[in-house]
Amino acid sequence: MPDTQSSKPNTREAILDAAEAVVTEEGAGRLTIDAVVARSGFSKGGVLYHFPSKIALLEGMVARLMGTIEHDLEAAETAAEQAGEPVASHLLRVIADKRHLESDLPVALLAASAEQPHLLDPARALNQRLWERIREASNDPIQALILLLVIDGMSFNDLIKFKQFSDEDRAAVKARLIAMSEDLFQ
Amino acid sequence: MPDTQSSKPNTREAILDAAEAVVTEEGAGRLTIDAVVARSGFSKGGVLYHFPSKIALLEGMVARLMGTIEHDLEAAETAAEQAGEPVASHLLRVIADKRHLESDLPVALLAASAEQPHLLDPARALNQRLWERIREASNDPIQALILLLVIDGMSFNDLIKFKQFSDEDRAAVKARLIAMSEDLFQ
DNA sequence: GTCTATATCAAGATAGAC
DNA sequence: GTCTATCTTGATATAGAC
Repeated sequence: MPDTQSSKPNTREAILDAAEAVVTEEGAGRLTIDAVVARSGFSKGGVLYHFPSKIALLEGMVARLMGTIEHDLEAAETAAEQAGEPVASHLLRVIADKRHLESDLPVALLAASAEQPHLLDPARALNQRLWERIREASNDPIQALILLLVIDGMSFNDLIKFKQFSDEDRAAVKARLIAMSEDLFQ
Repeated sequence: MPDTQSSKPNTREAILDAAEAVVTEEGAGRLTIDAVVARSGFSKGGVLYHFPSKIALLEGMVARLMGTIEHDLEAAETAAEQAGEPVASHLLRVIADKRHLESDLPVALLAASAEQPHLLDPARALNQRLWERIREASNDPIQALILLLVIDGMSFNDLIKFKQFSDEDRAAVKARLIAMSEDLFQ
């Protein structure tokens, strides 16, 4: 997505900021264009100029979230290379990082995707690419997959507050995962 | 929930059937009272007599889904006892069973829970109870938790069509899980 | 690019007859 | 318990001025 309209891209960002604020502070169900308008300070017309529909707004939110995650992954990659450590385990660490899941933003996007299944396609693509990379870097693809699935299971449970984990459980699982990943990437 | 209004409980069920049909055939986003009205053949007033609000309807759907899952779990329990086998591994098998996740119903309820967080509480409670049981029956709680998390990860991915698994991957993971659960319940 | 004003509409919900 | 008819609201989107 080339941001060729370089005049004032900050309005777009401000609108996305407002949208995220609405979601995280008022809940996923309150994400309406009116709410974004109220919070951004812009008018309805102004908001709809940048995002002609609610779907466009949601797509913008997904795109920006994917961008930040991708950025983190690239940072982890260069860090791993500079440290001379296996890239895949650094990527795993980013995936396991709860930071991106701590807001209600992913929940909102998940909910919206029930109506607009295509909405999560960029996330699916990123996820798939990542999986391929880790799989190929491992010498035991099934073990790697299981590792990823444990992280997915934990993340999803956190996301929708399904299973509640104690800190002890978290730490113990993490330790077990590290043990499982020994010699997985060489 | 005592069904003391024994005159004609079938209308309720018919409405729930219609609601599920709407969700599975038209998608989660199309679940509106009007759609349920159209599909059930009842009038709006009739539907709203049984479920005074959309939330009430969703709660009814959750309750019924939990009921069927609970029923499956009890069946697995008695089957395990009669076969003299560990109950926990039979329960695990029910959890891993994709049957309940194959429709779009859980996706719809998940989406709705973004607006009504309490909606999934019965599911959370069932899930939690189940986890406690399996954990207590195991001689390695963390290993048991990891097992559950792999299943969760797989289920959630299937649910929202995130990672796509080949049949080979599925079979391989399953085999690995069975290996992991050896000697876990005695 | 941003604004105000307005059109449109779908959905949830109510009232009261039968 | 089920129906028809109607009310109300809140949200998406458009039109056109500035």
